[in-house]
Amino acid sequence: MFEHLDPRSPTPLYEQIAARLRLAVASGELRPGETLPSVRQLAARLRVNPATVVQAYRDLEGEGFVEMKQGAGTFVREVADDRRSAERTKQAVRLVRQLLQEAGQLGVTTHELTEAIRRELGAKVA
Amino acid sequence: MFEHLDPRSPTPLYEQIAARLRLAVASGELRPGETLPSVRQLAARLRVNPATVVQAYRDLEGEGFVEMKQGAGTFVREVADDRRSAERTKQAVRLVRQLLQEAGQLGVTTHELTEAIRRELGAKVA
DNA sequence: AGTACTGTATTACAACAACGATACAGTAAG
DNA sequence: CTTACTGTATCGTTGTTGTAATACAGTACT
Repeated sequence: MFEHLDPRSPTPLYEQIAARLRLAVASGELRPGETLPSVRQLAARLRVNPATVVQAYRDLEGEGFVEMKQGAGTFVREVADDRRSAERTKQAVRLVRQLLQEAGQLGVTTHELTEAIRRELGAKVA
Repeated sequence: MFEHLDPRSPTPLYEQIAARLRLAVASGELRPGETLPSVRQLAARLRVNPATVVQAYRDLEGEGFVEMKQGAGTFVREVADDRRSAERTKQAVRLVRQLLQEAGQLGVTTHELTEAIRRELGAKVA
């Protein structure tokens, strides 16, 4: 599950770890209630310091994906499907707003943007 | 033109400067051939170190917006309108791809994304 | 209780980014 | 050629971030 971790990537290790886990949780690959590997286990497997794994886990906790319980472990959060979906919608809106802001700073018009979206997403937008 | 520079913003000074100038060039507010304020002039006006302005100008140069000529000044690049437009299209595509990648990492589906786009952009996408 | 596991907190260190200071080098006009 | 302007290069300081080392504290199971 964690074969490819690149220490020389510009994106930090803890973020690489978090991204992988986040997707696993969001997609249901990791089911609610399931325990994640302990920070030490995962750290050993990735040949990385435990603190680095902790940072990844803490991020995920902040985002509501997991819950860390001292002495027990780190668990995938039990959340209703609709709340999970609502969260994804919220993220989507955030991403789109960010896109619009960056486009504005570059002088890219919304028309050029929608054109690009259409091209990249196929026929899904008109 | 540069009244509002926030030194305590998380976005660095040189980026604030670059963003403002980038928009001015992209929108045509600064015409091709026109000279930008000299690094010292602008630095003095913004109460900032010349090197900071240089960094902003260098970024813009890297993006093809301006050209720095030692001893002469910094000039808005002479580019045909269609090339300018092509450049914006390229940027748009880049932004959209980045959006898709980030969405993928968060487990946000393309459907949720297009919904968000529709909502944020008004009726422009379907 | 004891043991072996969990996460937590603190501290230190290395790398990097932002910003500034200062000296260098090219250009243009008197 | 001199002067007064341009951008360029180099370096140092400061703050932040990523990562690690180490010691601490809670939990679970025997």
